Amino acid sequence: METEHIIALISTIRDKANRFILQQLKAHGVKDIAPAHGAVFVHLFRNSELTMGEIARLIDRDKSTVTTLVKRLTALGYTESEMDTTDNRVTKVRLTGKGWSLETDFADISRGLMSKAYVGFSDDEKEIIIKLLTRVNNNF
Amino acid sequence: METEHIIALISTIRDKANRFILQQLKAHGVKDIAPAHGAVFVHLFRNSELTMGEIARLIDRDKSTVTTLVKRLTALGYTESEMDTTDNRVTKVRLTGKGWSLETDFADISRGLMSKAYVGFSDDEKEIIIKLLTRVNNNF
DNA sequence: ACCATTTAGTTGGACATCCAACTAAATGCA
DNA sequence: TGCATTTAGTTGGATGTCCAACTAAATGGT
Repeated sequence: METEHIIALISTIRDKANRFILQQLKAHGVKDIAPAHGAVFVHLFRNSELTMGEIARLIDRDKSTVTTLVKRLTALGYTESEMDTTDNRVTKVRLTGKGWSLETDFADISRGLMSKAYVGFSDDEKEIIIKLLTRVNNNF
Repeated sequence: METEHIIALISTIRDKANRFILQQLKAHGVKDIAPAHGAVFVHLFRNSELTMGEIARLIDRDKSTVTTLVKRLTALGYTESEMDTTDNRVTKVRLTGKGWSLETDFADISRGLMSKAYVGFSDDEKEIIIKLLTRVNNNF
C-alpha cells in the first residue's frame, strides 16, 4: 500500500474534478466560466452581496486575483459592482439576473460531481473519508 | 457531517500542501522553483532521461505547458535538453549537476510533507484514507 | 485638527496552464 | 517512390494566480 503519495493522489483528484466541472458547465451551455469562478458564484448564491475582500477570504485567493475574476464576471454580465456609500474604499459585488440564472445549473453540477466522486460509497464510508480528510486538512 | 464538500476539502488540502512545499523550498534555499516543477524533478530523479511528451504524460499536463516548464528549468540551469539522434522530432531532457543536487532536498521536503499530513494517523488510518481516495480517483 | 498608520482595492509583472494552430519529422500505404 | 497521415514539440493568445508596489480612503492618537 502506497501511503506516501496522498498529496499526489489528492492533486490528481482535484484536477479530475475540475475537468469534470468544466465539461459539465459546457454541457449546460455555459462556455465562458471556469472552475475558479464557481467558488465566487457559490458564495454569492449564499450571501447575495459581498465585498471584494470578503470574496478573497472566502475563496482563499489573493485580493488581486479577485479583482481579475470579478472584472471578468462583470464583463460577461454575471455580476455587478457598486461602491459602498459609507466607506468609499469598499466595492460591493452581487449577481445580476444572468448570474442568478445559473443557480440551478451549479446545483445540478455540484450534485453530479458528488454522485460521481462517491460511486460505490456507503454513507459510513463517506463519513470516514470526510473525517480523515478533515484531519489532514487540520494538520496544515 | 458534511459529506457534500469532499472536493472543496480536497482542493483546500492541495492548496495548503502546495504552500507548504513552496515554503519548505525557500527554507532549503531554493527560491526559483515552484511546486509545478517538483513533479518534473521527481520523474527525472526516477528516470534520469525523459522526452517532453513523456514528461507531459507523467505530470498530466499539456505538451505546451511542459515546453514552458522545461524552458524555465533549463534557463535556471536545472535541466538540459538534447535532440534524439534517431528521431529528430524528439527532445530528451535530463537533470544537470545543479538539478541532481536538489535530490536530497526534495526527499526531505517530501518526507516532511507526509509527516505533516499524517500527524495523528495510525498505519491503519493511512491505509484507509489511501484506499478511499483511490476509489474516488477511480470514479473519475 | 493633523499626520501616521491601517485598510480596500487596483495595477504591473511574472509564470503556469490550456487550447488552437502551427512546423517539422517520421510513418504508412498504394 | 510519393504523398497523406500521424506524431513531437513549439508558438500565440487567453486566463488564473501570486507578489510587490501603488492609490485612495478611513482611522487613531496626540
